[in-house]
Amino acid sequence: MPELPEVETIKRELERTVSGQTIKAIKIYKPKLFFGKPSQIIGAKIVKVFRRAKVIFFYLDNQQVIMVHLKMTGRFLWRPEKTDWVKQEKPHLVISLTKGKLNYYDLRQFGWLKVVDQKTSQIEQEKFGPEPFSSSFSLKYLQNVFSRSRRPIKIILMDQSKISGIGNIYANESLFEAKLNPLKPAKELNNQEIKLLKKAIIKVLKSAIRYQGSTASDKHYRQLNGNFGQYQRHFKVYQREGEKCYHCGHLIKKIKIANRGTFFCPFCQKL
DNA sequence: CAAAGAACCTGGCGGC
DNA sequence: TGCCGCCAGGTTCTTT
Repeated sequence: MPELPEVETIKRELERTVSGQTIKAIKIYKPKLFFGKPSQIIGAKIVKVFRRAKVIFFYLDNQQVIMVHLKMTGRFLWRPEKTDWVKQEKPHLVISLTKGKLNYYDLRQFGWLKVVDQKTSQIEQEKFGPEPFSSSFSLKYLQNVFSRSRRPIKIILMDQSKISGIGNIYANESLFEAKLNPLKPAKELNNQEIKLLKKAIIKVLKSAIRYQGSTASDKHYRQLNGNFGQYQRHFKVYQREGEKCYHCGHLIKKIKIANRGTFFCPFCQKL
């Protein structure tokens, strides 16, 4: 489910709604999703919500940090104490706060929440490659990273140790935007192509954030209030197999790369 | 050591 | 209708 734009959207909403509140209780209905002890967080106040790559960090005033990875189908829903009933699946975990409940639900149960100290959280963050909106996401950095691998560029884009936050949707969309074939070996990109790709990634991710992320056809991703994202309306290749390329009219093709569905225009994105 | 493949789960969909 | 295999916004462990 969530890649950088979806996680960033949720992070911003969390920062707005739960920041400043105190954790009153936690109910864990699916123990394997939670690493830590309730006693580490009960009574603590959330002072800041942060995102790095696809991970959300809740910084608490007791020097502990709750790290959350939504993986494919993890979802947060905020339930203020006094509002209308909103239909929802039975949550797998509920964090009771001062002004309401933060429900976590994860159909496939790949996601997790874990309590760590600040040092550990720092170490975990350092394992990720540059954030696409940071200055360390430079042409020089990308030239260096790409030059070290013959693997398809799409695989490198999705490698979180090399670049943070890009998953299957935005790898496909960014490569289309840059007119690059997803199978092209990373080290074969020239400087001009790398420049275009860098620009494409930033453009696509920014745009997706503006539309509050993508709720693709299986509709797993939701915003904190349960609403869909809207960027799926702007997909140019993802899940458009057999449809016409908006640019040239050729039919969008689907192949597999590293067992992930890969969509591209065979005319605009020649090898 | 790099790269491919399996594993972790549940549910929806198309094909027979 | 029913069963089967395939597919899904991700990582991580195991095998080649």
